Amino acid sequence: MATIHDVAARAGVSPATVSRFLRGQRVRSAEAIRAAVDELGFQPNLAAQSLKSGRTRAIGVVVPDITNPYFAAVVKGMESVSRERGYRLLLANTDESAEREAELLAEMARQVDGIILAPVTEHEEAPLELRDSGVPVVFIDRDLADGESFDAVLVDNLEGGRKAAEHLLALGHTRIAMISGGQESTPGRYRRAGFMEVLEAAGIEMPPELDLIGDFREERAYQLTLALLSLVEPPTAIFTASNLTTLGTLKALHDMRVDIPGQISVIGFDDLDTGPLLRPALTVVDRPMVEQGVLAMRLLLHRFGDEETQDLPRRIVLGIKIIERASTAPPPGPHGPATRRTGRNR
Amino acid sequence: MATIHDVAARAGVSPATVSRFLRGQRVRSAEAIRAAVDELGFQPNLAAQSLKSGRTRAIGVVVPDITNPYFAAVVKGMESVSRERGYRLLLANTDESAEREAELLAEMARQVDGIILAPVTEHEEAPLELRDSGVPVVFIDRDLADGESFDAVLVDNLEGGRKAAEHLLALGHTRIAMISGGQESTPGRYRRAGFMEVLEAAGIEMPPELDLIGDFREERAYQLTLALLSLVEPPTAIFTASNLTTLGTLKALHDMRVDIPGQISVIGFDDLDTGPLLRPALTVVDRPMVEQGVLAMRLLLHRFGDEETQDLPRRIVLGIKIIERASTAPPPGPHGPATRRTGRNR
DNA sequence: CTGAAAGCGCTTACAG
DNA sequence: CTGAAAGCGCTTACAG
Repeated sequence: MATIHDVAARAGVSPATVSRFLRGQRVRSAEAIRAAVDELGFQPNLAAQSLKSGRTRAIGVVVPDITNPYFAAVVKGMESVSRERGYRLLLANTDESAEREAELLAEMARQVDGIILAPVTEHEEAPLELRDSGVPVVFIDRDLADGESFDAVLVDNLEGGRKAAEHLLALGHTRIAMISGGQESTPGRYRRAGFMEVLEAAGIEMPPELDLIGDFREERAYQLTLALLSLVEPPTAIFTASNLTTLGTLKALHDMRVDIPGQISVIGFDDLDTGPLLRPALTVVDRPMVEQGVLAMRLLLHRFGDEETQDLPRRIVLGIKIIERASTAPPPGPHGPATRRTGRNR
Repeated sequence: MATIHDVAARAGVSPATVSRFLRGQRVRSAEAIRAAVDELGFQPNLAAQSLKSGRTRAIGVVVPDITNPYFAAVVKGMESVSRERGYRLLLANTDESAEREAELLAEMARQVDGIILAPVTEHEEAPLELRDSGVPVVFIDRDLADGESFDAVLVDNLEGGRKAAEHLLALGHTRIAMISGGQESTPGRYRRAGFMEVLEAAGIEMPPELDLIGDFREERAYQLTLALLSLVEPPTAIFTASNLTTLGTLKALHDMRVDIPGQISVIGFDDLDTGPLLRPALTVVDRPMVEQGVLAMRLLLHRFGDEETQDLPRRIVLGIKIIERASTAPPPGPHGPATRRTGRNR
């Protein structure tokens, strides 16, 4: 591998001059150096650059599960921005383990210029230590309990929960269940809080047997849905608080041959690839995904002064919308499914 | 940040001794050094280590699209192995662009100890140059035209194509379409070749209007499916050669109100999260995903001597199986859908 | 087992 | 604008 010394020798200048040329400074022998670089196929040694400069040009990205389509999309957005700006992306998966997350962050602190993190819970020490060590951190999707002091890209989970509740109320449901995500995470709490808020304002209280706390995973949602079905009086609608939760619930309803939305309406949080293909097509609360990743990376680079964008807010909260498809409908009447159902369930 | 010198001073030894201790050699002052490391929270500077050793302890992973559930799963497998072994994972996305891929590989060659690559086409120069530069490369999912000389983890695409054809033949189909992936990629070619081979052996020729070449993406599959439907004599079965292809075809059939499998049977390649939830549930050719990633990473580390595993073959080809669900059934008879249909399409 | 020293490939104040 | 020199934080033959 050619070094800067080889280039210097060939171009008849000193290594310092080559270095200056490479950093974009004006030098007299620019042409000769350019030629030498090309002929030798010179590429700077990143380890040497980073040892000298103290900067790694690498960004750590820590997510709970890259196979979750939401995080895959977010990472895609991050990758496109980081590559464009000449940063490398170090990917790490925590498998929803706070312990692994803490280890990863401690390791990464020395190896990257900044970190984008979707924390497992909102009660964590690791990110605080990170901040103390001076590594910029941007949160995505999830926040810390005292999150106000960190940069973050989030969606309006509270509003998402509210809209789901409003949608079900408008259809006439009163016996409504929710399968929430873990309450120690921001999306888990806020989606539930928004949902409850609207129900309560409408004078509907959600009894404990309908207010179920899951973990954002499919298996638990499956089990909880079976529990809902075994109630003396099952709900007429379920709000599932994440894409995997929705899958678990749909599988349970499917296995138990429950008619959606004839017997039970379902509204999910996060669209699925196959959302429009399901029968009935799935009604969901939808949010930007790739865009969140793009913004998070830009926010982080902004901290380094590598992003020209002026006045990016330190916390970005994106809007959320409902996609009404066919899995929600008015509740069944006393003598069976509401007649409106057939019309909606094409 | 504490350096090895700080630790040495505190422990009353030389930096060389600290370095030896950290590398696992026996030293007299082990206890004092351990204490100093803990007290100072010392972590070695990777840039310095890598500058000195010439090794980066980083692996480059280059995939066409991280939001494709197949690649997300593969990357998850890779990440778990690399973290376990103390390697960092650098993720890059090519967006199916051979040009971007070439750039990425050239950059990475200097920055990583090895690369795992899902190449965009089988006719590429970049990986060959990589090999010349001495960086170990392992292919995953896709191969080069002269691939025999590279390590690789693949699935038996030929067999996958064959099994899909056998399944459709066994159901009685004779007018059968396939929407292939790009023929410049190994999976695109082999899946098609296996499929055609079995049809031909059965005396069925696939006319050009049923032998459609897509690009593994959803949009093109959607358009090609519409074309199939506009034929004077549409097929009674379609084999879609990838997960996204399947989505495009299902959406087209759905939009055109085609009854699956009453009018047309569909068998896909790669299962979908929602495969069992679709109505009808989707019949697919299924293959290991996370496991492919795990094996690819182990294969690569093996090249470094970092993986104890003995005798890992240089090329691993994993088996493939069919998951029979409800989207395939016998073709409709002259007077409408086959009667068997109702029974299968629960 | 241990330490002094050289060197990995860059960058950058310093002096010219 | 340019070059000589020091130094980023490690590792490792070399000598003891």
